[in-house]
Amino acid sequence: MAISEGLSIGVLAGRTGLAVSAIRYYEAQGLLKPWRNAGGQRRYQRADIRRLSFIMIAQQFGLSLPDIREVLAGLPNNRTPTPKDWAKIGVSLRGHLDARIDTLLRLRDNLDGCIGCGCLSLPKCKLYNPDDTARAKGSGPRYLLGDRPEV
Amino acid sequence: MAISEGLSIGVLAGRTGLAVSAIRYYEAQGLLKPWRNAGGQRRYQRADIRRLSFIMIAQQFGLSLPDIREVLAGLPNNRTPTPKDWAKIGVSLRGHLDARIDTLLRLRDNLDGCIGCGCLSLPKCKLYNPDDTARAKGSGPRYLLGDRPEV
DNA sequence: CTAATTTCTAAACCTAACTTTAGGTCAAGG
DNA sequence: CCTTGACCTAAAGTTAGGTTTAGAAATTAG
Repeated sequence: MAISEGLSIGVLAGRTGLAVSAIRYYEAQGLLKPWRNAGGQRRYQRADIRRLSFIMIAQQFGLSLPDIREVLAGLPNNRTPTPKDWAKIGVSLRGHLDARIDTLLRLRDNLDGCIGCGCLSLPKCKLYNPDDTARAKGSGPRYLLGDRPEV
Repeated sequence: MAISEGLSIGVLAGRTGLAVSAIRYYEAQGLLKPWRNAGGQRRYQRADIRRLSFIMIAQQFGLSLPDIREVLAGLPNNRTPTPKDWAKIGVSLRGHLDARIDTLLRLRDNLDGCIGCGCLSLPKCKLYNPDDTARAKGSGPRYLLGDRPEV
């Protein structure tokens, strides 16, 4: 298979460690846009290996696939991304990561206060959802209330 | 409703901000064990308010319900937990939290290295899954490989 | 006592991120 | 040419953590 013909999905899966089905799924989510060969099979650029690596890293940082699609939109689509392009969106990832770390650090401080008194009384301890976007979404109304002295 | 008769599920929901359906679900997952009144309705102790608060906090820390069930197993089941009992499992929670924070900090350091070179070559940058249990489970084989120089 | 609330169970539905299956097509090796 | 392995699509299944629905029974308010 000559380079100009691109990589098949199986080869791409082998290079990234992803399942073939996952790669097709990412395409369905708009994260990848392979072209098709004469027989209708997907063909990928080598740059897509890096793209998939990026997706895996971003997922570890807690980004959803739609989030990642947005970040990837920062790449040029008329040419193969350069290391500089990747570095640029790496910075954007760093922002997400910093936010998550801050959240957890704040949570830890509050927990330390709670451990001291053993109360777990949330309004008092201020241990309520400090915009942890990973947890906050999806599950209906969940304002955190705790004990109240009476009843 | 006299105190000795316990709290109904609706009252408990009101106190915690959780949906009635969520409380029933937690019971199905073994996180709560209410008794039943003569008519077959669930009745809860006041200590269950604190138990539910704990569950909500632990979820924000990224623990799964099975994880939380394990942590809660550290509470005495023959008597109402004291503040001291809660403080003890709060410490256990702190351990989980520390681990998650460490993971993210390590990830951030690695990312900084990657931003510098723009490579996203995972084996080289060591940006592979450092046992982030929240992400690691569930989704098939996902060892992270990156670019290889050739092909 | 009656009407309005709650609660009950079981089962279906929901989202995210995939995998699996079924049935068929394409490509490569001998 | 033929067989085997890779690939295709569409649809259904999976897990976590719940919510919604339906129909029936219990409880509460007036």
